[in-house]
Amino acid sequence: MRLITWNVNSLKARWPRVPEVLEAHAPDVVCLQETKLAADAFPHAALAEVGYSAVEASEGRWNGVALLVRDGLEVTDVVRDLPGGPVPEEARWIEATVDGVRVASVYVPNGREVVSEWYPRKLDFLAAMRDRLAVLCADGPTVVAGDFNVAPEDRDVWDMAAFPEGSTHVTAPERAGLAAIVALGMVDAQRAVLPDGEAFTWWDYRGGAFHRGHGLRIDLAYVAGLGVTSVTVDRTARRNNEAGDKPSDHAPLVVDLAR
DNA sequence: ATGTCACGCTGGGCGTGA
Repeated sequence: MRLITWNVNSLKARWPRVPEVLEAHAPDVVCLQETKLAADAFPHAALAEVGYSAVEASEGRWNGVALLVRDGLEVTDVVRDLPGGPVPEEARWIEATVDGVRVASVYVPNGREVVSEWYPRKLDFLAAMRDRLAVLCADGPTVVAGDFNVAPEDRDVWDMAAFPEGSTHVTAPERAGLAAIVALGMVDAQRAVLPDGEAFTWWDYRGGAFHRGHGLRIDLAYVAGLGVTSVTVDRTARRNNEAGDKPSDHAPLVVDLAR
């Protein structure tokens, strides 16, 4: 199974780039985040034209997650919203069984600042996710992929000095939230095939961050009950294309899994 | 260089979020 996770930063604004990525990689399933669409605006018909169906959890202006599934693969048992999660009004989680694998697309809350009211909610979300994944992993092959808004280790950050005390994405409690997922037996797919070195997936739009290599590894795929054969970051999708269609600030993570 | 995007509301600049 080939799986992609990609925070598109508006599916509507990113539309010309989405079929490009589908054609380039021919994934079986795509976990999207930040679709930023109402359910009735989701581009089901346009996706059908390029051979994909979708299930989505949509909110409107903010957030929004989806699973795109290649035609011919069975999709069952869709669950929208993270059971026990702290922000049920926000569209940050969708899971379904795709071709026999339980797949979840997640958009973890940003957290903003450690001193803000949003930070403890982010930690609560990570804890609820761990509890849900414990249930799913006990049931069969499981993948959770998305924008975790946490860099697992210092080497997943271009410069730790850019994240002084009070900054989110790098704190010990956030990283403990990821470690608790690993403690379930789930594997960080990218690190499984790239033990050393940096492998960023996000670069700020501002300041020429992409060109300067100022990135973070915050788009992650955790896997249980499946082997990982290859993981790549599609940096082409982070660049401007010939038609001038703008990129997301996140690059797609392309993950090949073996049963 | 906090230097960019994308959204809604409104009809183009501001507030919000990342």
